[in-house]
Amino acid sequence: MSTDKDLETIADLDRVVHSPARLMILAYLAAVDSADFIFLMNQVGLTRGNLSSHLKTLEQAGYVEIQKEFVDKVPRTLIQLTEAGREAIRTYRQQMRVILDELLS
Amino acid sequence: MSTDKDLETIADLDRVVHSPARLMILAYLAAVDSADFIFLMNQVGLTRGNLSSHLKTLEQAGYVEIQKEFVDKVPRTLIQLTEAGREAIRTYRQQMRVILDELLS
DNA sequence: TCAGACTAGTTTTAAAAACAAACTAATATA
DNA sequence: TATATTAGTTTGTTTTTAAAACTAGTCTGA
Repeated sequence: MSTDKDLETIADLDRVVHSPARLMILAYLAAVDSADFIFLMNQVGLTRGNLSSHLKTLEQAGYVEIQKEFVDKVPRTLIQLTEAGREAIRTYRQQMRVILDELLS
Repeated sequence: MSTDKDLETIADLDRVVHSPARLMILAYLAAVDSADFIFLMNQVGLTRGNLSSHLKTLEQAGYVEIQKEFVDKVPRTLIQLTEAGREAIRTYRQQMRVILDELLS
C-alpha cells in the first residue's frame, strides 16, 4: 500500500497555494490572466485589507506580479500570475490529484 | 464560464478537513479504519501534543471516535473514523475534484 | 520501598496566519 | 475650502497551529 507516500504528499503541499483565500485568488487569475484590485476583491469576497495582505504573500512567493498605473489620474492596480505562479498551481493540482485518488478511494 | 461557482466551492471547503495535518490523519484512518495514538503519531509525523489537539478538533466535529482502554495495564487509545467523518471526506473529495478540474485546466 | 526513567497523553504557552477596522493619500465635487 | 470617494496599506485582534511543559500511571533496580 502506498499510504506513507500519500501522507508525505499531503505534508509537502505548498501552503501558499493551499490556503483557501489564496487558492481563490489564484484560481481566478488563472482563468482571467489579469485583474484589477477592486474587481478581484469582489470576485473572491475578501475585504480590501485581507486581499492586500494575501497579495503580498503571493507576491513574495513570486506567484503574482503587481503593476500600479494611473488611468485618468486614478490609481489602478493590475495583478497577474507569473510563470512561477502558474507552475505552482500545476504542481499543487498534480499533488492534490494524487491525494484525492488515494484518499478514501 | 463557471468561475464564480468554483470560487464559492473553494470558500465552502470544510476547514476541519482541509488543514494538512488533519487531512493526513483522516487519510490514514480512511485507509486503516482504526489506529492507536502512538502509531498514528509516527505515521503522520506530528508531535504528541499536536496530534492530541488535532484529534480533539476532529472529535468535536464528530469525525472521529476515540476509545480508551487498558491492555496489560497500559493505556491504549484507539481512534477511528465515524460515518460523519467518512462522509466529510467524500464531500471534500468531490468539492476538491471540481476545483481541480476547473482550476487552470 | 523509593528514586529514576519510561509511556501515553493533556494542558498551556508561543508563534503564525487570517481577518477586519482604522488610517493614508490622492482626486473629485459642491 | 470642506466633504466625499477611490484605492490601497498598516495596525491590531482573533483564530489556528505547533511546541513545550506538565500529569498520571507503570516498570526497574538498588
